[in-house]
Amino acid sequence: MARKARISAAILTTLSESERHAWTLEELHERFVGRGLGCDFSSIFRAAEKLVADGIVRKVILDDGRTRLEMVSSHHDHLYCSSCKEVVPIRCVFGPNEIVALEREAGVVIENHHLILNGICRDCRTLSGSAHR
Amino acid sequence: MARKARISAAILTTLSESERHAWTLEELHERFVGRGLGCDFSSIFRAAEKLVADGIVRKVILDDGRTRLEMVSSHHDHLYCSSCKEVVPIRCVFGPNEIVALEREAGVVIENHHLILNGICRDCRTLSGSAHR
DNA sequence: CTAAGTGCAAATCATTTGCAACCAG
DNA sequence: CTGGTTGCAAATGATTTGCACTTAG
Repeated sequence: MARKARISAAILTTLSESERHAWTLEELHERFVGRGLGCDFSSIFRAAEKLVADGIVRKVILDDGRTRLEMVSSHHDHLYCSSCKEVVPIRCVFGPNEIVALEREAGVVIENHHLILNGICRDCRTLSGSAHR
Repeated sequence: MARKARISAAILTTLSESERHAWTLEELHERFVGRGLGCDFSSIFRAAEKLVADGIVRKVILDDGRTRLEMVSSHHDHLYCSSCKEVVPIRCVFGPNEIVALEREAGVVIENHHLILNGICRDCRTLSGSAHR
């Protein structure tokens, strides 16, 4: 590369080291600006596109229709917490067996899947008092 | 009501009687205009909002980020065909048992879920020659 | 008459692109 | 130099809203 890709680096750092699991571009932008790393939204957009193309980062689309980014790692699904609005990774319960069974039943070919859960995350559930089970 | 809601009626007719399962507002608009039922896009938008609020119709957001409408009926999931771009309903394989198990495992509360499948629908698979199983 | 339904135009929100400036190799 | 990276402005695409008009009840 012919110039240090500081924005790409900032995105990767944020995605992999922050408390939040999945970030919208807007959230990333706010964070960077808030931390003095001024940058344009479009630069974040382009850096993100590149990271996605390079297979380092993945786009996630949940029920609010906005695009979020997360690190590509083992496949997992997502819980969108209606209380704190955070996206929490959830172990994927859909193994090859279930996939094949569903393919046969429906007569389709499944290339990939994504289970979106809407509910309350562990933290919010605990805070709300209804406590641990 | 103080006036016949012809657009709402047209939407319901289309959603429940057409070959396609889930419709974007744009697709509905094109269909209506194509059939001489001229109407404004915003009217479709508002009629749709109303139908959703009334619990008659549901919004579905798949990985292309656009909003689609479908009739509210028994819960089911969706396969988005990468070949013909149609949305096909798939029986939900997530029963109460699986939900509860997942809630316990992750310590969360699941209010609802939506499994999005990306792949090839039955028709396209058949057409492509690779045939039935 | 009255309010829901509609059309039209314009605002909004998120995303995407054109283009010139910039800079490490 | 050179090409990847960035900023700025503007285009795009989908969705949403303001407002006036229309019409069934």
